Amino acid sequence: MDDTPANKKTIIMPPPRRSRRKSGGITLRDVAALAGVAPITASRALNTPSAVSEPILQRVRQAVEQTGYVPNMLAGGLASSKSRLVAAVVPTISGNVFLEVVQSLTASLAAYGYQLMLGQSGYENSREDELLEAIIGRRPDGVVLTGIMHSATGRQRLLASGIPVVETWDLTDNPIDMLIGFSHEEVGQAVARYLHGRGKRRVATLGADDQRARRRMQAFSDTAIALGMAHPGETAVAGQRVPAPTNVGLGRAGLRELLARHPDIDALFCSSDTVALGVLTEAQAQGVQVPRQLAVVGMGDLGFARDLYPALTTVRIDGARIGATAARFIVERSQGSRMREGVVDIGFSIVEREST
Amino acid sequence: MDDTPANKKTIIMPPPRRSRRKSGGITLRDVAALAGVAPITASRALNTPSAVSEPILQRVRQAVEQTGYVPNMLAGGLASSKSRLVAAVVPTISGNVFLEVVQSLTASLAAYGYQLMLGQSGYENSREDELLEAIIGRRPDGVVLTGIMHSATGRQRLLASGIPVVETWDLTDNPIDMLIGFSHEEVGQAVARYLHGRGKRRVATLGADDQRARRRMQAFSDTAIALGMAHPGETAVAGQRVPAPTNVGLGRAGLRELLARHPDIDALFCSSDTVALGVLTEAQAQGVQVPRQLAVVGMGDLGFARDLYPALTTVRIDGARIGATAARFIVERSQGSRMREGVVDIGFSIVEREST
DNA sequence: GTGAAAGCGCTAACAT
DNA sequence: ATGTTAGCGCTTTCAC
Repeated sequence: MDDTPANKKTIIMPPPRRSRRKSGGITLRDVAALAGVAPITASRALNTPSAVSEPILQRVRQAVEQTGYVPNMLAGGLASSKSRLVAAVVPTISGNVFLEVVQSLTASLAAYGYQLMLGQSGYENSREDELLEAIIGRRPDGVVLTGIMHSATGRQRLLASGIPVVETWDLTDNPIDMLIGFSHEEVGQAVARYLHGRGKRRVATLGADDQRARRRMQAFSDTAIALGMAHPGETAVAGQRVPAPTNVGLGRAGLRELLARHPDIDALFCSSDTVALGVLTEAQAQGVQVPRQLAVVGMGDLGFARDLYPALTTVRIDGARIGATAARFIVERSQGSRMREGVVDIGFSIVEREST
Repeated sequence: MDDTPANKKTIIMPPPRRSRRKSGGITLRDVAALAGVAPITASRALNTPSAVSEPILQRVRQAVEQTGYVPNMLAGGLASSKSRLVAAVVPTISGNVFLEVVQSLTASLAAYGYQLMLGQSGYENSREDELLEAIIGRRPDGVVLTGIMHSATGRQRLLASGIPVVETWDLTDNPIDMLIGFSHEEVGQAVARYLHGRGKRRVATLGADDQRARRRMQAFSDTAIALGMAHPGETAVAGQRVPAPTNVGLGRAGLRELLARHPDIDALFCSSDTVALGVLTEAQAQGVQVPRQLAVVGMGDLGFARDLYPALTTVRIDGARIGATAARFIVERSQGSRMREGVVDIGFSIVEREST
């Protein structure tokens, strides 16, 4: 088949190093040579098999097998301006709130043949610009942001880069590009109305000191006041702020403080299920009856919410759908579909369980 | 400075599109032209500033500022064989066990100027080979694996790729490359001895049906039997398996089953804190006193363990240290240090709290 | 259906 | 300290 003397059963092609810069790996060139075709033909056999004749396809595939060739996506991406990489930015991965999104994003992208690059911005937005530069430098085929990008320079850079962007977990009239989220104001209002309907009249909030949580709490408070659920004679709803990201301990401490200041509250809206778990735990430790004395509502419907005792009433956000939809939007966009309609309010639902 | 007519106050260099393939973005070439130097000099100004004179440094930096240039790391990586990308593979990100590692890995890498690519293999290892191919294709500067790579083809591919590998969360005499982990057998033994010391005599296990959890449970059982903690007349320790990844509901159901079959157990070793939370919850729901009637030990020392009621005794694994050490190993390796000693047993500790 | 040529944007190697 | 040259490994473009 070829004229080299040593071709009896060569499993691995020892790449003849001709220049000092070659990294030593097996390249498409080697595969093509082994298959007896031009590199571009080998490339077609791998990327657009339908454009190549059956016999050549076979030979190329066999050559790939024999050599253990793995395409260099850096080179491919550079040549084609398609990296098949998608970057995701979350405030933090611990805290569990964004886990479902990241999980489903990773899985959905993998199904399309894309990979996920993960970045954590922190809640402070300080590292966000820096992170953005690192992301854009990789020329990903898309960027998924948690929350709206508020920094003007960040918007600018993203816009200038031309990379498809999906903002998530919030709504805005002025998205950078695509948007998949829900209204935090509506969540707060809905929970207030729900608790009002359950007969609660002295409500309080316990929430993380981050932007979106504050907006939920504010809307909750406004609605509660409008419905006459604030403390008599007070113009504000009792509330306790804890630093983000939340954890169980902050929930326990938060409830202690809140009860010390307002022993008579009868319902509590927490900014996350994790905080709510802390509240349930502290309530149990103090002998506070839930829901009899105190109704508790969480946020997020994390995996454990349904299995607590009492089972936690919470606001369900379909993180899996956010992730899957974001993946689809980006893949479609990167594969040609120009400017599809990319704004979705995925809404939320209150999952009523035993804690109210 | 140059001879084009329109150079009064140009903020953005409109890239003169000379070929139809140019992606339209600003390149190092544009920056160099604006600064009046050769591309390689601009490259040096950005990557090794100490190798460039002060005035040129200034001009290049200004040109970067003016143009909004963001280096193309695909091109840089291709040219230098340094991608500044590190891939991490975890069974799943939900389940929280590996969160701390991923979190600290992301943060540590970012501090070094590296990014993390995240892949989920599932517990079945079915997608692992496929995932590995996608990873190797990106030519990352390192791969962090959760657990030991058992698939022979996987080992082969990784070895052949020459990419630095860190296996974590386990120990082996035969690592692919570097290793940061602890002994699951020792964990099981230590917990059995600990419970024996607390006077427990009828112990049981409740664990995920994954390889490492099974080994912890097995070692626990063997030690328990040796110490005379199995049920009288039985040769095995009572145990209940649940599918991985674990969750709170599985913990609750697991305890129900276990108590139905062995109502007299006095201590339970769980394969994760999440399962243990389910056990505590179910115990509370059934009125089983913890630790009086039943001592409970978790695994992982997740964030919430210390804040449960009763606070959970558990096995602490320093995930943050695993992540930070893995990041350091890989960065050092990729920056030259040849073959440093890269095997670390980070051990574990039993954190004694109220649940025992 | 297959191939030759010409880059993608950057940096290693070798000057000067 | 700065520049010239020649790729990195792949794909686009244009021919055949």
